[in-house]
Amino acid sequence: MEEEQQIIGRGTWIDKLADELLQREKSLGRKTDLIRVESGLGASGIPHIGSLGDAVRAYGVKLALENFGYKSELIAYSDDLDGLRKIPEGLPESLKEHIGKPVSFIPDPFGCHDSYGLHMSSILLDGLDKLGIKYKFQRGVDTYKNGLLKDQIHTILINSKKIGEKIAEMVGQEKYQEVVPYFPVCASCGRLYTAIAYEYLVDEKKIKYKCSDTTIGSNPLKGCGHEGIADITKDLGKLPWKVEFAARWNAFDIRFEAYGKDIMDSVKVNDWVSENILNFPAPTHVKYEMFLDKGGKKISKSLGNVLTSQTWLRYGTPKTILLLLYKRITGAREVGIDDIPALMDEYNELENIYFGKIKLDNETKVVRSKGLYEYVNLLNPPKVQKPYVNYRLLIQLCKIFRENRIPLVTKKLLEYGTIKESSPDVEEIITLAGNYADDYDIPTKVEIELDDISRQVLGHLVNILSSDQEPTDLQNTIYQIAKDKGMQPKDLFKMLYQIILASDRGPKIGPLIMDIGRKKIASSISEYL
RNA sequence: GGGUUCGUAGCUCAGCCAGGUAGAGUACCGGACUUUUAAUCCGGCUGUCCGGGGUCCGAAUCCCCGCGAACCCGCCA
Repeated sequence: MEEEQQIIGRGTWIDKLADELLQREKSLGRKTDLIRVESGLGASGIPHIGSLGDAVRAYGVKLALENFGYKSELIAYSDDLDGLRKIPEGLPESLKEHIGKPVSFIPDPFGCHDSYGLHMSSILLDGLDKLGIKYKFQRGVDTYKNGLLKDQIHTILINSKKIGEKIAEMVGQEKYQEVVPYFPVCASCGRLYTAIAYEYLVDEKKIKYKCSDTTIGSNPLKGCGHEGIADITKDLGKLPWKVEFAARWNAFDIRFEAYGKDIMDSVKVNDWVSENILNFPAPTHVKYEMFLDKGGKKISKSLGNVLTSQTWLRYGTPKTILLLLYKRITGAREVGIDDIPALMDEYNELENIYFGKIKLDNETKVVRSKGLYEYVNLLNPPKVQKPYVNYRLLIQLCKIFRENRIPLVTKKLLEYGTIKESSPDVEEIITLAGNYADDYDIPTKVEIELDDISRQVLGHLVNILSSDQEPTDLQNTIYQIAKDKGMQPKDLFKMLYQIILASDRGPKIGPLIMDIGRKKIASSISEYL
């Protein structure tokens, strides 16, 4: 092997991918004055954090291309002309009457956007905005309304027989041997999928269809019986996914698109259509695994309890999402809120490497860690390091201090010498860790059995704590009152920790009680008496 | 039926995608401190890197064959 390892760009998989893309474009001899990358975003259900991955990673490739000196642009394409196929869990049953209609023509059940589709894509775009991802938003509805794909649609339709056979051969789906690959929106009832296209009038560029009964998944969907003719250059209707990507790639001159393995077959077919029917070399691809929830099941866009970026950002910074998505692309991954503490601390570690606070003996690792840090900062890393406090430590402190949290936790951090002074950055992390502590480390009131002696001891303690006089040596006092009544101090301490922290263990009890407030503790104890 | 991913310390996992001394947290053991529980600090222990073969000076990492687990596709988009 070579003496020195060849490092491409900033040493991450993103650079390697961008390099491969450039090599390919060169060998194809295509113009590279503007390299467009695309990411798709579904608009049929609530977008989960994995849906951001498609756009975030494509944006990473765009950054890498720019880093290599090329102009690049990310198109975020919303599939909002797709029909609603089933009601996502947790959404109102009233949506049932809209099944089959394009999501852009269904009213927003939440009432805050112009349509169902726009509501869903807005959640995703909002997430991207919060991460600082820049993109050009392109709606499927506008694409078709404006006839941007009309040439590709025409070419695909006149080759529909050949395509239908190829699809059957490649992925075993036989329907396009019978059906023309175009879904008109029924002019009468406004539904896709029921309007079955059966003939393409080549000279007029029109599709003849009949709105008939069909099934979506296992659910039957009634057609209205309308017979119509749709103009592919302006009437509403769309290509099925098996050929639509290819049309888009060609029309928008897309050179890169990542995809999840669930649409692997569609991409395979589209690559073929792109190259062989549209005569447009398919974009460079990268395939990624789906994000799974902690049970190992796919996070489905159409299920309830979706882990959205908005939920994530309650507990973690935007950087943790970027880190999650940029650290690697391979591998099936289970992801959940409980990954946030590790990601918070991992980001800090990268920052320490970047600023030279941590030395690594492996030079390649240093370069790659710095590169990852730069991508997580969207190639615009800060000039100075922000103060940081270990997230897990903060969770512990936030569990103890639930009221008046920020000043009390800050005070403790100053005492520990963890920070030199309070700052908005530290306060932000305290808030995030506090949310985590409140939502995921919920103290359950422990049932404690108290015997007579325990009651006496605790009663005595309540009196001391409620007194206006500040106890001098609380730690010792507690120890003494237990001993006086013949109770094991050990048992008393355990009891107190259970009452205060819902735990068998905890920090030194005297200072802890003083920090939280002795009268507050007194009333907590009283509840058990 | 087709495909993808995963398998590393008792446990949870990182490291693998660009080969170079096998790691972290936790658990456990010991010590310091503590009139006490704990926290904290210091030190220590733990490996068939799923099995087998190949490439290589060198493999947890790359390739092939198995075994086990999970997921995706095989409606539709």
